[in-house]
Amino acid sequence: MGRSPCCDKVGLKKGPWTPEEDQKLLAYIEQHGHGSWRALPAKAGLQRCGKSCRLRWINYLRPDIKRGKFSLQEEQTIIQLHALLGNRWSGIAAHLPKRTDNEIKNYWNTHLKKRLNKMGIDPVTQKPKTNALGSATGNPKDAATLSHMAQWESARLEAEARLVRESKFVGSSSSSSSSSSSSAPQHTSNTV
DNA sequence: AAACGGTCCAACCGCAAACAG
DNA sequence: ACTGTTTGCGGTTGGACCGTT
Repeated sequence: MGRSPCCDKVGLKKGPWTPEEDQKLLAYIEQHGHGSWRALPAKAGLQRCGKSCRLRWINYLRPDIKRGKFSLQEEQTIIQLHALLGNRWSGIAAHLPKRTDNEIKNYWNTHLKKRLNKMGIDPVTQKPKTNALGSATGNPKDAATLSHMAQWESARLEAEARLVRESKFVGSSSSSSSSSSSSAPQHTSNTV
């Protein structure tokens, strides 16, 4: 199998992109589309590997990207979908069309994970950590946590139902194989 | 004003799935 | 059916920036 040489090739640039490089990449894609990412750098006159170009385009240059702070709505969506999909960032990003998976991943790791931790919720399972459940402490914070949990749980179920509906739709429109129709095209099954 | 520590984000790395011959 | 190549994804890291001491 061998991995593609990609960035191992000598002479290829790494690190932050310059405005000139951005310009070249943008201009090329606007004119020709990205086509084969592997062939793109040479055609566009860039000393980068295709992988790097693809990443730069997807995460930064694409015109339909919304940058800046996440809204409350977006935040909630991410939390709900993360409960459903786990670390399937691309899947989550598919429900936030103007956000990239990288951005969502960063936001989760830097903001949401910590926040859930603070609230006594395990960010991985999104279930209350043991001592949060055993709120024998009588701490009002725990009550708040539980109430949040209830909210999330219902939101989670709702999102799950929606996903199932959507994937059925996708499955039926793209044909036959009913066994696989309940899963997303690339990421199989909702492993929760 | 400088040093230090923490936070955030862009970009890289390596793996696995998908695709093509 | 098999093998090699390309693409896409998730995890991780480096460094710039910002707040605190």
